[in-house]
Amino acid sequence: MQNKEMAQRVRLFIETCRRHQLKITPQRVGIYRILIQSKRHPTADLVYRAVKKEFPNISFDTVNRALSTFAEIGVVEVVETFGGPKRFDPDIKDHHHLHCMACGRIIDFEYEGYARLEVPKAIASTFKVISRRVVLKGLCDTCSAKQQMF
Amino acid sequence: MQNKEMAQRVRLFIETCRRHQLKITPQRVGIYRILIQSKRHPTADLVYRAVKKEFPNISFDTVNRALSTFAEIGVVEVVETFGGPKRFDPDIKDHHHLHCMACGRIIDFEYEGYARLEVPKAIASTFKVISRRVVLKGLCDTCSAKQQMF
DNA sequence: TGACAAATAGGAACTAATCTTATTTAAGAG
DNA sequence: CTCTTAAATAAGATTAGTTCCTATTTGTCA
Ligand SMILES: [Mn+2]
Ligand SMILES: [Mn+2]
Ligand SMILES: [Zn+2]
Ligand SMILES: [Zn+2]
Repeated sequence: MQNKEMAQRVRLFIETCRRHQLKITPQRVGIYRILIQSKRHPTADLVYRAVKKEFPNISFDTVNRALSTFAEIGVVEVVETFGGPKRFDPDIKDHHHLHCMACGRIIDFEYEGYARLEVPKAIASTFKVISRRVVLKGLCDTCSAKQQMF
Repeated sequence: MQNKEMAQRVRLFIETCRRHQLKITPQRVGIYRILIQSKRHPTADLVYRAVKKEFPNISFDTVNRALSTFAEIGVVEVVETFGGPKRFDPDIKDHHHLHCMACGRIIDFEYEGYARLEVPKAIASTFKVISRRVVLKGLCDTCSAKQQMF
């Protein structure tokens, strides 16, 4: 990510925190900066270990609570998983996910074909849809290559 | 569910167990019967509590291990969640899910409009897709009614 | 600069999932 | 039907993930 884009996202993040009367602490900013540089939908523990390099005394709880708070105010998202620890996504734009069932990677993709994933009328009338996503399960390139070998 | 359909599904389940050289134990059959009667994508603990009525000595571990085994041989599915305990789905036919963010309900729906949720070419060439699902997040009727009150 | 509510660090507590081991049992052979 | 054996079970211990508790620190605003 460009330095410039990064700064811009952090600025927006700080703005959103203020709107929600959240204090701008160095820990929160550090955590957010780590997260927006991540590409793998990391767990709280992974974020913790990364941010610990910059803040050696930070506690796991601070990281985990910050991530939950960020999800509440909508600057990050908790991603769908099939068990295991929660995973976080700094990309809150509409996009879709591939889940590799062998290595657990979650790969982003966008596709105009799904652009207006319409909600069936029968459902739209009883369920208030807030977000929509296509979740594909399967095997990533590396993992399906490994399987071929046997 | 009709008694007849139930019996048919259990028969199929037993057949699949045999194909995988799994022993047909009363516990496994009991667990499977409970699960196919469930409509709420239950957790292992919920299945445990229900099956305990029929098998008072059954252990949680037996239930949990059985459910994992069932998922491995493909007679049930682990459902996508946003944290919390694993939840299981006895319906392995293609279908989609609504997740209520307030009460946690997961509601099934089918929609021909998604029937051929095509996989973008760029992805199909690097990722081997095994299953596809639309996941909608939002509020169910009861929960959005509750919100209106404030 | 001072007051105060909010946030943090550190550890305890809790919940979910998995592992260990002694005992029981399903299933196939005879 | 009986015997043998590997697989499955029950019960409890252990581990992993998350949340809670409390004393201390810190960001914010007057
Ligand atoms: Mn993503
Ligand atoms: Mn379902
Ligand atoms: Zn993979
Ligand atoms: Zn609801």
